[in-house]
Amino acid sequence: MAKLSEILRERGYVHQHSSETLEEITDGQKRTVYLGIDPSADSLHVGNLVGLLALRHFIEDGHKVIILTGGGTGMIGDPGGKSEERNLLDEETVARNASAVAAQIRQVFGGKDFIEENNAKWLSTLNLLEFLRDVGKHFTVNAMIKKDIVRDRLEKESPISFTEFSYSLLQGFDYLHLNSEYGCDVQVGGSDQWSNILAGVEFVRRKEEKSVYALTWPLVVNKSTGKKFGKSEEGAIWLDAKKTSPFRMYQFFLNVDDEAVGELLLKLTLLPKATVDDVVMDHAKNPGARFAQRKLAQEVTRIVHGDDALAAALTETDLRFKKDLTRADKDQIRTDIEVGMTIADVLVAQGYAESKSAARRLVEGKAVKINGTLVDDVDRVLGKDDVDSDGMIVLTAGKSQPASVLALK
RNA sequence: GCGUCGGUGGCGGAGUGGUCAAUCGCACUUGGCUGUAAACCAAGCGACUUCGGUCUGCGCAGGUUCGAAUCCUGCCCGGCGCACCA
Repeated sequence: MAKLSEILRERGYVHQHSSETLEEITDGQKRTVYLGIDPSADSLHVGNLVGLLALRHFIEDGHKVIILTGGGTGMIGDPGGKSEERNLLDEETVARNASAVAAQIRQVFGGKDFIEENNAKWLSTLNLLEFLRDVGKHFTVNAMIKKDIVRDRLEKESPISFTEFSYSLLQGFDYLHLNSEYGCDVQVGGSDQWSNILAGVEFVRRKEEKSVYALTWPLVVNKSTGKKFGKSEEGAIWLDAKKTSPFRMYQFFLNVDDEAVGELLLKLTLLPKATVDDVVMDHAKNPGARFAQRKLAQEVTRIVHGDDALAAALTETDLRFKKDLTRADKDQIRTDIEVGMTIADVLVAQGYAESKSAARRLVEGKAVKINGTLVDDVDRVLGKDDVDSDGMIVLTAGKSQPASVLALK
């Protein structure tokens, strides 16, 4: 079996590590690795998958993994990447989010065992004086204000509260706690977490005189827009099927550009490197077939939602973009609508437009078709005359949006 | 506490009494080209509308005015300087 260091490197999971060599962390003794997850939402999004899949390789190599939900720190907020002070979350929300997120991680880890922790457990009972004495003493403000994320805020004269400023101390304290409790000796994260993680490493070393490690992966960035991966036109692609349907997730990956698809296959799927290479080569022969994107979309949807949901997403993709739907096809995906709705109403009801004004714009932009014929009047009421020979109305609004099949009640 | 500068749409950032639903850039949506790509070109981008308009909007609340994002008062929030305290 390939060494973990090789796997991580060839898949692009390695950005920085605190040890001289990556091998020191990955290939020697079995480690206990921790990843902190921010519970600010009740679901992870596809951007979180990079780290989770990297960790899955650790698990499969025999290392232990701790997922630390930032129940305590989540109530505070990390200043990283945010130009504004964050809203604080209440305890109940954090707890609810944490349990939803843990369930998603279990799924992505494919049933492999890991330790779940929540730093609210030890942070919420922390005594201020003890904290200042035992933790605060080991951090210098001199070093803290040099951190990019802090310096930016200072330079832009954008406020940063003491609370946010203290974030890395708490993260360091977490590391110390997990080290003594579980012997945790590696902390991983996205490259934006590097300085926080490193602060923890140094803290544990000073405090306990123990060597612990830091390892980060590169953030996945959309090369054409320079934006963090995982955001789409309508916001994040969530792992929660209720927030983002498996169908939509599948569509999202199907639409990934050629530039990015190879990288994503390595980082977001478990396909062996050799297989990915083959897929990318096949794809290059005929990029129009979107072979690599199909593979990517399938693999990711399967990892997150399972085989059944993937099959359903494939069926739905097939039907909702198909040119000539059969009667049976239409029956499968049809939605019944009330008689008397205008086209604008239906566009809003089916989620193509957020408001009637938006629906109007779609129609004015020549985006809306009924049974393949361009619609020119939003206010028209849909009626018997719009029905095709199967008694259905096939509605499309924008070519990258799936079609809807409507039946009058 | 005193002084001073500032708070505008998802973000950045103009505007400083009427022509402002608010220049511009980014993001986003749609159309064209294509491969359900990218790049590029074009249009759109508060809501409602009988398509004439109407309503809501520039930190919050009042006021002045025929008319306010723009002026005044109070409040809230933030930056900077000074003072105070340690």
